[in-house]
Amino acid sequence: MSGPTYRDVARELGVSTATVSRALSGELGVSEELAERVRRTAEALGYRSNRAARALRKKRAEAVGLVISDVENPFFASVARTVEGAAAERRHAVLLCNTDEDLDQERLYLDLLIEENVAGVIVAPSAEQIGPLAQLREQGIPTVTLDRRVEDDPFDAVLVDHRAGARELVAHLLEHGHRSIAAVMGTTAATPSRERLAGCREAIDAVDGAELSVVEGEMRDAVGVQGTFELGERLAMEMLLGDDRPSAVFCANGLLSLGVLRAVRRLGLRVPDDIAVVGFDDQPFFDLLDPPLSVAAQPLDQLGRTAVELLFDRIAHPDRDVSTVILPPSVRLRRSCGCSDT
Amino acid sequence: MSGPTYRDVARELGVSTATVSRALSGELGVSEELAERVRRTAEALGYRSNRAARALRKKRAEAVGLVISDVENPFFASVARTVEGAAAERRHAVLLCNTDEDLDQERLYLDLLIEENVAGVIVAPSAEQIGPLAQLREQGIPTVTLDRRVEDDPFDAVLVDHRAGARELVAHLLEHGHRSIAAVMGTTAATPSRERLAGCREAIDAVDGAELSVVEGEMRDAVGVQGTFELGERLAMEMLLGDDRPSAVFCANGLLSLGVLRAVRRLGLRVPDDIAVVGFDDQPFFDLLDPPLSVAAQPLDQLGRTAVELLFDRIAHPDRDVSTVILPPSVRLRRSCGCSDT
DNA sequence: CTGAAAGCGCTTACAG
DNA sequence: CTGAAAGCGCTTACAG
Repeated sequence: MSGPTYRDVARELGVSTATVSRALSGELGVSEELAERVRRTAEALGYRSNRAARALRKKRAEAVGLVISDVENPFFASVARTVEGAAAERRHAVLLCNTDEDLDQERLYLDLLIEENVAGVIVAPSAEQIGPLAQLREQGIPTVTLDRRVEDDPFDAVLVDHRAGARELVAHLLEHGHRSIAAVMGTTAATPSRERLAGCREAIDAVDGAELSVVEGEMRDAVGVQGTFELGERLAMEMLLGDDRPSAVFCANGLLSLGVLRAVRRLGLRVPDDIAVVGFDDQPFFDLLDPPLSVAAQPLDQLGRTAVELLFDRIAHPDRDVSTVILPPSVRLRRSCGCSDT
Repeated sequence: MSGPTYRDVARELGVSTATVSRALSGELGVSEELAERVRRTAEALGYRSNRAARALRKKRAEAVGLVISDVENPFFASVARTVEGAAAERRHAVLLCNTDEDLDQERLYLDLLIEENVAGVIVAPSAEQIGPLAQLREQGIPTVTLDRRVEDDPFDAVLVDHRAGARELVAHLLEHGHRSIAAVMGTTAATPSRERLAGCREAIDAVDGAELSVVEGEMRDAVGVQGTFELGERLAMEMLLGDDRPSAVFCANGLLSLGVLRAVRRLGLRVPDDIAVVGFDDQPFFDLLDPPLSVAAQPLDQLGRTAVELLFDRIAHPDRDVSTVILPPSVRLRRSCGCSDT
């Protein structure tokens, strides 16, 4: 059950464990001929390395932490997929952590990751203050922040230009003639909502007579994907049933969009005639909705890939300057905004 | 940077590291009074445990592996969420592994998990033969199989009654009067497709004059979520454009359903009048599709939760008998089958 | 290029 | 109830 170790391989060949270690880790300082014999013998004995032993000795595990709010959210699922794939290419394990945007949970997971001595962490922070993430700096653990910013940019970061995406979407609504627009937001302490709302405001402020009403709900009331849907639906019902119903609505994320659409349907309203709808985030089936949804899509694959690259680059060069990469979202106009299908 | 260890805590109190270990692991054999002082001192010094050291010593890490084909698939995302949450309650890390249903990848990940000395693994096997999973048995690593079966039931398993779900769905189509039904399948070597197809056949065989045509595509041509969509779309186009177009179609999973719906839309066909559609797997927005999709839903939460329970139970009782839990899917009739909305 | 030896931070018989 | 000591399986100065 407990397999062979370096001792066994070394004994078999009459060499030291140091040599076995060097040969197997591909370090130079071992003659190629000997190295080859070591590899062959290890293979023959069915040797498997012991990551705990290595991590203990090197004070660093071959694993990275991925701290997100919820893998069940398709946005994070895509990111997790990419991150995991890129980490696997480097034979690093990925420790999955779902915080639900809760700082206490975030802290617990970071404790765990520090106990595991991870080589690095990729995190979508729950808040913009450094908070529990300060530990990562204190421990000198390479960290990259994903989709969200931390005040004073203490970490490498890959961000999406949320503001531009939202602005573009709302500006488009204004071009369709809408002047009374609502933004359905799930408030969190994280970057995206804040920036997206700011983007809406910018677009509105650029047009005379345009008005923005904001409908906000506490994300902490909304647990999980299902909860966010329902929050969107509830907020939208409220808004659509109120006086001064807006003629168009901006949904702050993909989950909220679905909730809003459900409310619209329950009320028997037609999109885009009775109310136009646009939202942040795309999904592969959003063109199958009734009607196809116009969105600002985040560059999911690039986001995850860049995060991993930044992380491993930081691991290799602990002292290089902090770098921030900002990726543009892409607006995809379908029918829910009032355009005719393309 | 490198924090305090048991040595530091022990020195501070003038006790042995053995005592510190016992006190902090909550083992009995230490007076409550001393234990409390140890805890306080550890806390005061900012002690953090070192999981690599513990894993090396105990020959077992406090982590479990989760081996699935793709987190980006909403089915697995839900499962991953539940599994991670339940593992976190036990302070176990979850190592995420995406195999893409590829046996070579599966093998690589299992190697990694064995190197990590995980306490257990939850796996959705890529094939029904034991294949790479045999290593888990050899290593004595507690394992539970999820959603899929392995020949001869060598592991604890949580399964869904795929056959019953598919049968029920197709039987329902037959009740609506359909006699020519197509099944759109993504062939894999795994349990679900095979069982779902068998379920379709059972329903068809029970009705005179009913015919089933099977449209199959190689899953290996379809990479990822997007690929599966497209496979579904391609297969459906082929089928809908062929002679003898069926009047109803069964889609073997949620991703395929979406692809089929897209093909139907491209062809300008109306659902359910021109063609009725039902599919395996539900998603929170499937009632927002045009038209709302009738499905057999898997009990996602229960699936993940049961898997974790079985796993930890197995860890606690390595020698108990293998147990298999079969969960029923639930059929949800909406409009795509021809029913009127409920 | 190779080896002897120490040590990473824990846990666990063993002894008292 | 508590401690001294060995050892889990690696890596890495250090010496040659």
